Amino acid sequence: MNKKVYNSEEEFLKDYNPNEYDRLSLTTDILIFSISDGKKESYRKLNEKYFSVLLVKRDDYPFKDKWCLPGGFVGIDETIEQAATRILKKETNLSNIYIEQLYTFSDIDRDPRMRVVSTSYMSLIDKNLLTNKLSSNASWFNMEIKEDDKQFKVILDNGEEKLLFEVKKELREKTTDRYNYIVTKNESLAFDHPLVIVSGISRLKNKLEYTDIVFNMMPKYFTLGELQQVYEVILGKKLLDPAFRRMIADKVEKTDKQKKGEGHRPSILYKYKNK
Amino acid sequence: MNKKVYNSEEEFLKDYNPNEYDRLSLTTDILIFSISDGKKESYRKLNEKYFSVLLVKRDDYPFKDKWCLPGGFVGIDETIEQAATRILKKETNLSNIYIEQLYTFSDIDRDPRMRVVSTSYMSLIDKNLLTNKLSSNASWFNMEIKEDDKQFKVILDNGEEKLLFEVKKELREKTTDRYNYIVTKNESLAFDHPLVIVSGISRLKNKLEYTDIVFNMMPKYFTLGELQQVYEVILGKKLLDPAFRRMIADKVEKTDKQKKGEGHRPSILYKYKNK
DNA sequence: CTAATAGTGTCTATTAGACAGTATGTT
DNA sequence: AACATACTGTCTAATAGACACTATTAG
Repeated sequence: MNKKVYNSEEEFLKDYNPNEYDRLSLTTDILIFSISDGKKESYRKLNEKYFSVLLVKRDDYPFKDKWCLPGGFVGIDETIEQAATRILKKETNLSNIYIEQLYTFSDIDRDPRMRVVSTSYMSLIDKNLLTNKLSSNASWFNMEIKEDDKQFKVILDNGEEKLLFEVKKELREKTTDRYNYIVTKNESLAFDHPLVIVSGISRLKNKLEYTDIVFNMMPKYFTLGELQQVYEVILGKKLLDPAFRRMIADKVEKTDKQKKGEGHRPSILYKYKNK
Repeated sequence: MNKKVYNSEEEFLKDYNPNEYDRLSLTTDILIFSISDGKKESYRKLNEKYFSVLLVKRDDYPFKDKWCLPGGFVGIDETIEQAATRILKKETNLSNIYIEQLYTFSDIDRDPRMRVVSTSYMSLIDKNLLTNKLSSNASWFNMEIKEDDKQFKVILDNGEEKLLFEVKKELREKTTDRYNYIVTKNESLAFDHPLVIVSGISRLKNKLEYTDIVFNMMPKYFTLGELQQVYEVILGKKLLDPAFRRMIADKVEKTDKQKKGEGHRPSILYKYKNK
């Protein structure tokens, strides 16, 4: 190899051939999480809340007619986060939304067309901010999540279709809590998107405990009961009222508003406290 | 646009042109962290321990003569983790090492040659396992880290050169723990590698508290004093002995070995407990 | 004996879990 | 009145922080 000698970075760059190395396609997949309200069972009872995710139906190959996360190619002139934000805006017409990088998936055969690496993002939105209708191929799916130390079982339900998938957890090493995720059942989701979904669920569950991240999905005013419901539906377990209220106490601020007319004692509306 | 209609995924794939979309180069940068022993100040005192990182000196443009993390292009036929593992093996001749994906950096101009996206990994090694000499352009740098809620100040020292950089932390949004990191001072490190280093430091500090990750950097046998030193040097603060010992108690196992001849009471050697 | 680290006992303050109770609206 | 949720008081168990003490070695 006869290597040319350069005397400055400018000189080197002028000569540089970008095709010297393999290039590949980079996409981003975005998890859009939110909270949905269920139906009221009786005039007295609370609305059930659901933890839900936005999926779109593919109308092209590959994975034609399967559901997948909104996503797309990362342009040569945008960062991955800009691409994710652009796609989020396209789907929801929302800007200024909480978005966080999750993980970059790079299995060789994750896309049957060619080598595609995908960086996934998680975003959290308050559904009340949605004004436009969803595009015709998009739909919110409520998630029923069963997680133990061996696996995830997730049922996605948009009212018309129920999608089920299972992901096995294999401990990677004894020194940490890291797992290899392996999809063991999946008939309706495209690509490796079950993995993206469970990664997002794990990240969110985790962050609920030590951040204020939940408020990205809450409306401006909410009752502590509603907030607790949101925690419970994401964590997949019931919480004790006094402990929950102690934990949340310094994150919220009482307002002089109330939620009335529910067939039981009215509840004080709170808002997120801006420290 | 005249779109051809396909009747099966096979048919579609046969026809697919992978050059339809922009393609870019993907690299990986790998943080190799370990613990180094300092000199003994007196026959009585303990060895000081240092938290250190492996850097290599660039001998080509761009960033000729600056220090950077070991890294390289991700081949079209390997996952990013495989690429990182390959580079780690090349630098250290070690296999079967703890390695974890950190973050994917994608700023448009992070590489002056062309658009390059880089996925960073963090690995933790026990330096005692190193047998071969380092390659001539590689060097271990002890890190002196000062972190508060506004910034990181890091001094890297390999005994010959001292490199200093500073990274400002800007809270991204009030609802989380997430920061935008901005390099405010850096003369000696290439690319955006100061960002990778502080991301790794943060991740590690965090995981020290709730995982057994530290043992990836420990030798087979160690004293609790040494283990505490390692925690202290990574966390950048002193810990109270009884609290530390309570915290660590069920992660370690006493052996019948001792460390003697140190000018003070001998210390029992422990090993990591395999639950 | 001295310097230095090894290792433990224990008090206290804080936090988390559990349960039971009171409060207040709608029908 | 009955129901359903809102909200609080308090006991107990577990954990974390702090300090002081004892133990043991080489020189």
